[in-house]
Amino acid sequence: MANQTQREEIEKQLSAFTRYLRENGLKMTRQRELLVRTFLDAEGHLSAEELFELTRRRDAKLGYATVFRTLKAMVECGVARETDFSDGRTRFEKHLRKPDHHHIVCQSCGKAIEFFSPELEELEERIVARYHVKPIRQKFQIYGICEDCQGPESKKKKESENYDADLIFARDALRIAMETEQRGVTFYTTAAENSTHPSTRRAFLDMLEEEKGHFRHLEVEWNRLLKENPGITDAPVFLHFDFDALQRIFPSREAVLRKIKGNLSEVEALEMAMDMELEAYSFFNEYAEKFKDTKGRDIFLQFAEEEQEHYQLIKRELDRLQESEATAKIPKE
Amino acid sequence: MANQTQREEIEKQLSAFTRYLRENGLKMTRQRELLVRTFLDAEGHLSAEELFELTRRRDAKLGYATVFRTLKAMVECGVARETDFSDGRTRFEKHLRKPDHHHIVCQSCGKAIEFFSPELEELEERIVARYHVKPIRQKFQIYGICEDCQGPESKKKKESENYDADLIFARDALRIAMETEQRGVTFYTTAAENSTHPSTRRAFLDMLEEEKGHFRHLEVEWNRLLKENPGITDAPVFLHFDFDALQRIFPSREAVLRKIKGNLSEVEALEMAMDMELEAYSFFNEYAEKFKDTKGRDIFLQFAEEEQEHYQLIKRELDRLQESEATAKIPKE
DNA sequence: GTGGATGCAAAGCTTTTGCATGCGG
DNA sequence: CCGCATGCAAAAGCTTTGCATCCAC
Repeated sequence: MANQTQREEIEKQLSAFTRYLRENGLKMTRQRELLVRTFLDAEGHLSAEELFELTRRRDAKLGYATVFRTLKAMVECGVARETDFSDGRTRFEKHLRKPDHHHIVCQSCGKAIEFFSPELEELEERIVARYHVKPIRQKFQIYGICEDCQGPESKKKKESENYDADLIFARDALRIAMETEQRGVTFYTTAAENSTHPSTRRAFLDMLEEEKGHFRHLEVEWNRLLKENPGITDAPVFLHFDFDALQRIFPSREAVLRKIKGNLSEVEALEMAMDMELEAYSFFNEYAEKFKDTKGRDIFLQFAEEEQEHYQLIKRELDRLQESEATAKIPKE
Repeated sequence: MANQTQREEIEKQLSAFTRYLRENGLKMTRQRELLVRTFLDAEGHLSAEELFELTRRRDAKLGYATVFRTLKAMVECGVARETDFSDGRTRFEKHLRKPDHHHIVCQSCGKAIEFFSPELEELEERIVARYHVKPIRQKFQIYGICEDCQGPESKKKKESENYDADLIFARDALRIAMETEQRGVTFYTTAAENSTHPSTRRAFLDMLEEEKGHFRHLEVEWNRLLKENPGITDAPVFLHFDFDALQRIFPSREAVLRKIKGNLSEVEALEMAMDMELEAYSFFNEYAEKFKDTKGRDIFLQFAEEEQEHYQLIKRELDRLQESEATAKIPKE
């Protein structure tokens, strides 16, 4: 099943490679195709030598130099990406629709864990701006000892299935979305509990239902994902998310609500909720942009949009309220 | 002037090297001393070849292999640190009391800008914990085009003087401290303005004076630093600081204060200020720990301590208040 | 048929190693 | 004096290049 999309992906990448060759007056050869196919079929981070060995099984006459020359072309056209694990050899990884990611390299077994962190992208942007440097590429590498190598007695996880990067991504994004909605639910529950004005309370309860609805919807998707891909929960986390960021958007406001209890006017309470939704909107919007042109970007943009809809809902409630106040005040018109 | 401390530093590093040799049954030789001295005298990030060339001027018979062997020892005993700018050769830099830092490498001129970012350290800690990896070392490298290389017409800054790393650090830390106090001043000004209870207002005004006093004190230090080291403002920023973190501690609370105006009870207002000071304390305390055993750590620990003193001041005011309320309520005792 | 591609071997790089000799503790 | 250190040269490991031949367009 994943094999099907994988095969499609290979053909797509291969045609990108062919196009690149044509556009540069270069030629497609049997060796080049074999190398690209072998590369895309293989797992992990290959060195030139590894790719040479693998491809040699399919063509015993293949030359070492051809591997290097082809890899160079593959990098240039974006089919492969260079990485460097400081072990004296350059490694190459597939350059799919995955966003720019980073690596944790195990110094014991040499394997690399990939991770993506939008915060790191953001940090890089800030640093680069500060020093007025035009960035080309960046890499963050953590060298250490991976879980499996730390203790041989530690539970050896069986090699988890190789899931599509998109699936892993969807899983991680869903988890983040659910976590966010969960916090929204908690916030509006508290807000409703602490509202003395019946109308504000109503508005908060409405929002609560909204969030709960979203949460249930995400839960359904989550369960579907798990059902269709049992064991996907065991695949390593790819998208590293800073849950503290959510903490800053929701619970700090929740604490404020708790503290001031019924002292908030209806309008002020709605404004606070609006603020929050707007902040959540900006957060996920900016977050999405970190993913450049990957599927992850779309997921988070959609998510941001939902937050904006919440914002609109509250705004409408606020407008309605202010209008009715206005008519109440100036009934002479 | 800086030459004096620099010379002292060299002797200190050299004796560390000698101690390392002795403790491992190795020998100090003329070549090794010459290499270490040359290395410590030189600027920037040297390759083995560059160190070889430099040292060869002082000893024409020096062998290439000795350079590599000595560099290995220097790295092992912590006098030098390996870096890798992906240009095919290993580079070495002095390992002074500077905290672990990262590099922006210019792909045009090859020069490297050093920067330190506690947020990055924190991010690393979180990522490593998430994947259950035992970290050994990490590196974050940004490749790009530096300001000077972007446009030849752009203002070419004359090679700024080489200041001691500690001085640069002090400058950056002072700037952060001043910025923090500045925000404290703004916060307490708003707080005082929006306090209806005269006693709370008094407490906030007292805190305001505290913060102002600190700020003036820092200003004096800042001016002294500038006077003693004219031109130090031109030296590149070393400590990258996230001013958003301050934003999260101060102005968000300020906005809340503004919004709820006089609705806050005396006790609640003081509690909010306490919260804030406590948060600032934790922030700088945790921040300090990122610097391991450098001078920067001490600077920020001291800073955290001051925040804690503020906390104590407010707490005392709160205790006094609650006690007087208690006596007012239960005068039968 | 022609210009780029291939395979082989040789060379280029940085870094390491072997070994006879030198010298520090 | 013992044993590590040095200098030289050779080798090792990864990558690139030169060149005669080959093959894709």
